[in-house]
Amino acid sequence: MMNRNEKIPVVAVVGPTASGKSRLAVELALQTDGEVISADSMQIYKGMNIGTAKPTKEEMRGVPHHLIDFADPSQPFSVADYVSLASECISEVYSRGKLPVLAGGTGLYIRSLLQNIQFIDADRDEKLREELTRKAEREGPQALVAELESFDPESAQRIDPHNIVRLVRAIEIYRTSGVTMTEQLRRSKEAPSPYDACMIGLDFKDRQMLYDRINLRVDKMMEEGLLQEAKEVLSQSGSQAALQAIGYKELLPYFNGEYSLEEAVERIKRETRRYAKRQLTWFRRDTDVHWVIIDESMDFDSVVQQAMQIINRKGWFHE
RNA sequence: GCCUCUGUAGCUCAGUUGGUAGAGCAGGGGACUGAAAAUCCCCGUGUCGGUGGUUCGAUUCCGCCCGGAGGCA
Repeated sequence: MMNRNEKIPVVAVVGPTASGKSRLAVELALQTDGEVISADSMQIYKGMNIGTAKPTKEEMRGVPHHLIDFADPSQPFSVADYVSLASECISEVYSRGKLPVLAGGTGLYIRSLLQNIQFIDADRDEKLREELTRKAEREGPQALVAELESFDPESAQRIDPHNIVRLVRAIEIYRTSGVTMTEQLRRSKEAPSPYDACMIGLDFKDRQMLYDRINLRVDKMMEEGLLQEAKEVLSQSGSQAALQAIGYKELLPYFNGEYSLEEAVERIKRETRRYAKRQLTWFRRDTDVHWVIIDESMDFDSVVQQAMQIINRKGWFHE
């Protein structure tokens, strides 16, 4: 493989959930002598297999997969952790002469990794988060805006005044590190990216096509035993990840007798549809994504063909 | 066959004492730097079932017709 500009070549397959990213990534890896590196914030967790649509051994078709199935659902995990692990992983794969093929739907992870965002030392502070969240509940989020304004007016201006999670984080980063969010943002962009990325986006001509696939996949997950899996994961103490993950968090109220299984399944489908829409919003913003738009007449092979054409334009494999 | 109720946004429904209408859900768009499958913001014109009539003006009142629900035979 060529490396004419000293940057590491990386293929990145992005798109909404259920669009066929994993399958395409495996096929591309097979054709380019690559290995798959996941960029999915939920497939990292052990025990959450069916609900996160984690690729099975058969689906991997012998291609090595990285950053899947290694974290404990009760342990906190952050973008910073991801970028650190993934960049190390890419270097390692590349040093063995293999092409790194990123595949995943977590836009924040992909962007942070490919833009080589630098994170300063400012870890989460559970106690502070709780305290600030309580304050927002008691006095309203304006109280947090006011507090933030006292040391970082720029962030106070930028962050939506209703978005408590972001306000809390902006305050937390300053309180734990002494660096304001605004300053962190500036510093995060200082290191140039070591990657030459080829981003391939998957989308559908008709939105309904995507939604049909999502609805179908949720039904299939139920057949494959999502109920049992969710029961197990949710019973583990402090399974933070499952409480946030679609397919698990909607089943909890069902287990508690708050609504029917049918209702739970409908909610999983609806939340997945909304999530897919948010993913599209994220990737549409990235101008360097090359889209493959799938319609009824296209089979998997033609999707692969188009993707390969996009990769070949990079000129990585010449000479 | 007769009587009663009903037909308003994709769905469930509200409403206009006659001046062409609005909620929830679904859906669409956007933001995103350490929770990200999380979190947050914005977006409601539809032959008010059809057709005649009364009226300056009808989705609203009246007649007929066509759907739907219930009741009596």
